[in-house]
This record gives sequence, structure tokens and C-alpha cells, in this order.
Amino acid sequence: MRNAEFDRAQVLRGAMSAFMHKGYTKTSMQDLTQATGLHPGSIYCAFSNKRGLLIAAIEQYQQDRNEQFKLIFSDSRPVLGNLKTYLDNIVVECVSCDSQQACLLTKALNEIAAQDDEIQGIISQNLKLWQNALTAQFELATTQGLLQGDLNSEQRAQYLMMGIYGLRTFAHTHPQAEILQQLADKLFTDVCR
Amino acid sequence: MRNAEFDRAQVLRGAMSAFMHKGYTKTSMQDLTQATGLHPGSIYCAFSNKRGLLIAAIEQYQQDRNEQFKLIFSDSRPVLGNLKTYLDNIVVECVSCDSQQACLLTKALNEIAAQDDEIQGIISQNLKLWQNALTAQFELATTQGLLQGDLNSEQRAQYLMMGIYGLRTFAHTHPQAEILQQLADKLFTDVCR
DNA sequence: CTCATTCTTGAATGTGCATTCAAGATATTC
DNA sequence: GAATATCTTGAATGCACATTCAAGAATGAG
Repeated sequence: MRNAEFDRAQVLRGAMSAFMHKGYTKTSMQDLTQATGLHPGSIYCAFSNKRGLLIAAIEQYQQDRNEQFKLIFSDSRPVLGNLKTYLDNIVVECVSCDSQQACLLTKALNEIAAQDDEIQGIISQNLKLWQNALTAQFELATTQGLLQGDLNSEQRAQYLMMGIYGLRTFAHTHPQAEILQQLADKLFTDVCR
Repeated sequence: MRNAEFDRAQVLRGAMSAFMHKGYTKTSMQDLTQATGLHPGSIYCAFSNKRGLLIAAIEQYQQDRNEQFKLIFSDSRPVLGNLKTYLDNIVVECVSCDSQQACLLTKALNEIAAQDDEIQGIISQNLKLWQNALTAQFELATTQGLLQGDLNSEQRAQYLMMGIYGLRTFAHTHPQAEILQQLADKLFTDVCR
């Protein structure tokens, strides 16, 4: 007979940020109470435990990214231009690296997926959705006659994802905008060949 | 008046393997005593602490990789063939993923570099050496007239490293040899363009 | 063979952490 | 406005872990 007081999305974004900042293992519950504004009891009541909070945060992350994706790939503009914008955004994200603006999915994948099959599954599924969305864009571009090489749309999407993963890791040692932009530009060219 | 009994390289390879398997934070000292065959006291005597052991393991990793690199890029064979072999080896490594056969450097980079400037520096330096070695190979190929595009050797090396990082991450969700080989092949083509 | 030095052993220490829980606060219902 | 149900609070719990250290074992020198 009483509703929870906190805003779930808000809380999860706080947790997301904490996890991206320090990584899952090194983020303590104390960090999380601070990042979410919730007391331990509330977190355990709402998300079972730290792991549950991570899973919920991943879900929220996926939703937020999906919104952003739909915003960029609006149907009204040319496909390849949207794709370029998308990549440029990632470069900006990498440069403005307010300490580890990495993708939560890949970060969690690198850190814990090997230890936890369920989380591995969840992340794989989310990345698959992302890949499918990219494949659909390449398919669209192909039907519009914008792509001619002998790669199919799925292969292009895979190559692009590989490139984005790499770009993010590369940014850790080379946070300079110029270099990253150059790499992203070539990636764009190569994936459209 | 008495020498240490253990083989340093052997011990460090054990530690390397443990760190790659579970990640730095989640690898306990108990794991490390098992992986190295050393008792806690010996580890602390030889490497100060867990962090010191990681740093020593990274050093050893770099040495081992360097050996392997020199072996593949022997001067007597054609440069681009060597490069292809190198990439194919990485694919094999990714496929045979006996749980996280990731590169220790990139794994540590993803996990802890943001938290620890000294380790960040060490890893960056090692990756830089690696990049320089690749650059030299591209330079060699260029002087032999094998490469014509408008990229310089450093840019090629950077792009290749980006691709390799990405390939390794991609392998976590797609461990199939076919797919990875396809991606590696295209990466090779694009980097030589 | 004996002594001195160095290495090895692994139980003990203290700390930091995830998790729990009972008391208190707040809303909703009748 | 009382009663009830639900949520919030944060100190208490117990465990896992990195680290220490003192006793024991092995080696080399004389």
C-alpha cells in the first residue's frame, strides 16, 4: 500500500556509470549506494544483489542505446550519412573519455562474461540485437544501390562491430581526436566497399 | 648463501594464465599460489604484492610475445606473407579460446588502467613497442613497393592494432573460426590497401 | 661438521566487503 | 484517525581476501 520512492531509470543510470567507471568487481556496494542514492537495503529489495543490479543496469543501458540508435538512424535522412554520424559520435564519446566512457556491454563482456554464463548470454543477446540493427541499415543501403562490393550486409555489420570494439580499446592508449577520427573514417570507407 | 628455488619465468607464466583467466581483481592470492606453485610468503618476498606480480607478469608476457613476433617476422620470408600468418595465428588463438586467451595487455588495459596510472603507463609503453614493430614491417613492405595506397606505415599499424583489439573482443560472442577468419582476411586486405 | 645466511612455509591478522534484518517511517485503506 | 501494509534505514554480521611474520628447512662457506 505504498509505492517505491526512487526513479528506477535514474537509479540504474547511476549504477551504470559506477560500473563503467570502476568495473563490476571493483565497484563496492558503498560506491553503489552513493551512485544510486539508495541504501543497501533498498538495493537488495529491488534488485536482489549486486549482480542483479548489474543485470538491470545492462537492460537499462540497452534501452538507452536503442533510443539513441533510433534517433540517429531516422528514416528521413540518407542511410550512409546516418552511419557516418553514428561513427563520429562514437569517436566523440571516446575522446571525451570522462574516465572510461566505454560501452557497458563490452566492458562487462571483457570483465565477467567468462565467469558467468547467464550474464554472458544477456550481453551476447544485446550485442546481437545491435548487430541486427546495423545489418538492417546495410540491407537498406544495398537495396538503394549504395553498396556494391561482394560482402553481404551481415558481414558488413560484423566488420563494423569489430572496428568499433577495436576503436574503443585503441582509445585507451590514444585518446587524441585526430587519430581516432582517421581510423573511424577508414573504417567507414572499408565497411562500405 | 642460498638461491631461490623456483623458475621465475615459469612462475610468471602461471600468474599470467591466472590473471587472463579470471581478471586481476577476481584472481585471489589463493588462485595465485596454486597457479604459480609458490606460497604467499614467497610471492611477497619476490614481487612485493599482488600488483607487483601483475607487473612482473606483464613484463614476461611482453618478452614472450616479442620472441613469437620475431619468429614470425623472420627476414628471410616475404613481409606480407608474414603479416598474414601473424593475423591467422591470432584467429587460431581466439578460436581455441581455452577461456579467455585474450591478450594480457589489452585485458589489463580494459580492467585496471583507468584506476592505476603506473600500470596504464607500462601497458601503453608495451603496446607502443608492438605498434612500432608493426610500423617497421609496413615500412619494409612499402620500400619493397608492395603497398601503394595513401596511408603511411604508422597509420596502417594503428588500423591493424585496432582491428586486432576488435577481433579479440568480437571473438567473445562469435568464437566460430569461419567468421573470425573472414573478418581477419578483410582486415588484412584493408590494411594493405 | 658447524655456523651463518637466505629461502620457504602456512597459519594468524586485520581489513574491506556483500549481505541481512529489525526497528522506524510513510503511505494507503476503511 | 486508527490499522495495516509496504518501504526505508543503516548498523550488525560473517566471510573472503591480501598481507604479515615467526618458525622451520635448505644451502653454502669455512
